[in-house]
Amino acid sequence: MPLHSTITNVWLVEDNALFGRSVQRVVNGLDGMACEGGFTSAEAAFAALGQVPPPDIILLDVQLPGMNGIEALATFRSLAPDARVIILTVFDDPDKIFRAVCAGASGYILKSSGIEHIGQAIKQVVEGGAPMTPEIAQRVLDTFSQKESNQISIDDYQLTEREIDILRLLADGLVKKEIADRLEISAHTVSTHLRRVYSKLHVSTNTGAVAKALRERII
Amino acid sequence: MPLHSTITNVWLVEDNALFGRSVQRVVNGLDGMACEGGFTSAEAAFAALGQVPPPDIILLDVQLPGMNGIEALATFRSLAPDARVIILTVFDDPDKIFRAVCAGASGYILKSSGIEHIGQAIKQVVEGGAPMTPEIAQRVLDTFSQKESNQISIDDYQLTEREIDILRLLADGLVKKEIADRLEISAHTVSTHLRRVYSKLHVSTNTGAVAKALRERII
DNA sequence: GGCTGGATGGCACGATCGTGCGACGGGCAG
DNA sequence: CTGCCCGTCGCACGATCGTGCCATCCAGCC
Repeated sequence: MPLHSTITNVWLVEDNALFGRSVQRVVNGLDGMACEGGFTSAEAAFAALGQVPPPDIILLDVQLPGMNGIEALATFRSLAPDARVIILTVFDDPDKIFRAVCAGASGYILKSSGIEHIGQAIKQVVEGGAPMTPEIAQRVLDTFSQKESNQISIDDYQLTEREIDILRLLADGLVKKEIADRLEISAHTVSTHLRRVYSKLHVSTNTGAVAKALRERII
Repeated sequence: MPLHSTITNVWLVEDNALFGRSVQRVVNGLDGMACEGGFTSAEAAFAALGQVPPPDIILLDVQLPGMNGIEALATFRSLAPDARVIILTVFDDPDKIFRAVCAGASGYILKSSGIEHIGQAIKQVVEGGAPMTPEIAQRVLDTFSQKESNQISIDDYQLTEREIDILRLLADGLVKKEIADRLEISAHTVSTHLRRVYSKLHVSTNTGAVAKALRERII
């Protein structure tokens, strides 16, 4: 989606000065990114949040003096709700990372995976992704699938599959053009499908359709 | 982790014969893997499951003649519960893939990401991982973190009363002008409130705001 | 063969929306 | 007194949407 700013402002919270400087150098060398904050503790970053504009991305080490990274995550989330946090760690501890991710991390990078992957991960997060290794993904999925969420999906309105596809994407906040791109069809076609959805749901705006669909759990 | 067999038996369900043969060649060229089943429809694979030993891994195309890959997933899961399914698709449609993953897929590969990644993904799945792109991971996390823990939503976005009023009317299908009339204020004022709602909910359309509000039960 | 429904694509128009830029008064905390 | 938040109102611009009316293609059904 649209990047409200031309420069992605990255902060780094990392107590190892040597590694920290390397990361800063790498980030500053990337197109459209600037590492404007370097901190050696979570507390220092909290203090800074009250005084300067919040960053877009926070690279957060797990092992920190004082409050550790995972504890700090929740605080960052409330102090800078728009900032997305990427966990930075030396340990490939699925359980720890899993909890971090559940606490609101947008991804994580293993230090051992190489500094050059940091830029890639940041880009993925900026674009709405959540970079993580397959092991973490599996952990998340396991916990996820334990809570069976059976959809009731009452097919009373007789929407076609395609219409439901599009309605779903609409409810995800996409606009028609984006839906068209995603489904690799013309925006006109999306319009055609939507007008039928409107007619079947007896609404006349996309907002009304999404509201009705969500309330009646047909998507 | 489970090394009950020396050879990982892979099946491929893919209607594009050309691509299918390429994949089979690649898989058969990998150490400890054999592609012993190639099918051009889910139904054909179901039939085979009654006659030969089930595979360890099923590479499953989404776009298939007859039953599509996502529908087929559930059937595979009951016919061959030990087989792990990797979705194979040309489309990077997070929403669809997300539902596939929820339906029991162990991972997915974009065809566009290159045939050479298939072996890597299979290995990750055999080792208990769940390869997926950052976008899918994010979708999973979003849904996950909604169910987990938080019902703090109401306080968390810090919408003012007036903003909630307007959000509610929006979800009832009213357009801005109608909301303005109902509340006896100017349409400009409605716009001002809404732009703050968008910012607080991190969306950029009224549809996105309503969807988020309904899903997180803040209205 | 003909018919129907679903999915696709197109054009044009006015209506509606999102957003950047303001403004003002009232209330409340420091 | 001085901020700061909230609610109110305004304008202008481009982006997006809803809709009337159109066409083509394909699969399934009678």
